[in-house]
Amino acid sequence: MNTSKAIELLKKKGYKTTGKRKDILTFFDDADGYRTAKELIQHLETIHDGISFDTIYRNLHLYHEMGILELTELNGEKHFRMSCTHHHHHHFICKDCGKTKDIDVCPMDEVKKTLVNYSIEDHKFEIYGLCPACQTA
Amino acid sequence: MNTSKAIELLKKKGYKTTGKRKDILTFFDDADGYRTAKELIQHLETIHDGISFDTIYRNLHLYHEMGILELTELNGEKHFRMSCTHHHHHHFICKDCGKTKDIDVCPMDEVKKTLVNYSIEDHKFEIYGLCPACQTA
DNA sequence: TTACAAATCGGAATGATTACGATATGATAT
DNA sequence: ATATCATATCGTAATCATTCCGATTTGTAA
Repeated sequence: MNTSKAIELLKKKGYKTTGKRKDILTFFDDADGYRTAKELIQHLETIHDGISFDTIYRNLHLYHEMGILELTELNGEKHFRMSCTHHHHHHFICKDCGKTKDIDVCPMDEVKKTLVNYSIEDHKFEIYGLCPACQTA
Repeated sequence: MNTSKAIELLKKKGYKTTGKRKDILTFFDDADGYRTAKELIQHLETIHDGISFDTIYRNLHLYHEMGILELTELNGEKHFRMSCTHHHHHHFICKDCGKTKDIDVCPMDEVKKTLVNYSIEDHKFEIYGLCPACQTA
């Protein structure tokens, strides 16, 4: 997913493509990893006079529901990143910079065999640590 | 992990074994799944006149740091359960009742090969859905 | 360019968690 | 048993992320 695809999607679904909405998308497009609502607010405040919590959180939810953003909870805070729309995979997440590395291994096929009477709605497989760049820093 | 082992551990480390601490342990011992601070408070209020947030959260942190409790974040809330001290494994977690089922599959050995210059500190593999009992309810 | 639904604003409310000074209480030595 | 004292708890206020709401503004379609 990227900014222009997301804007197409907004238009197709009848949502308005406002300046703020575009700015939020380019923020995540540039981010290349997980970012918090707070980081987004700090960024938007540098280019807009006033920005409401309402605008931030409403659009984060909208984007998440539309599949534009992925969500994970770390340290009591929600973190968002641009959705990976190609093949199914998971992430290594750097605790310092939030950047991610794709992990192509997914054991769900094997796991499903052991959960015959369970209804599976979702799963999460994440690896946490420091990326090479943040280790030397 | 269970209540009596945890109490031993507390004594060995020089922590006091108070009534509240024991009650918290038996709550999780009986719970057989993930529980929130709120659920713990509600339980403790039925057997004690007044219970402070401070006591709840301080002990939850202590138990987590000591390896007595495991922690996961769901829906903006921290959830705790008795640690599984036997072999390494992961969990299916029921969204309704919080009960868990062990998942013995762990793909970390394979994953580590693809993260040669990364320092891995932790990983999470969880499956969410409804357990058989909660599906029929 | 007008009209109107949708989006945003500003700020108050909520819910989980943390912080803190005052008080109470296990554990140890007497 | 009792006194001592560090540790634990209390009660409540503060903090932090997030949600909510009435009033105002702004894309968009006609």
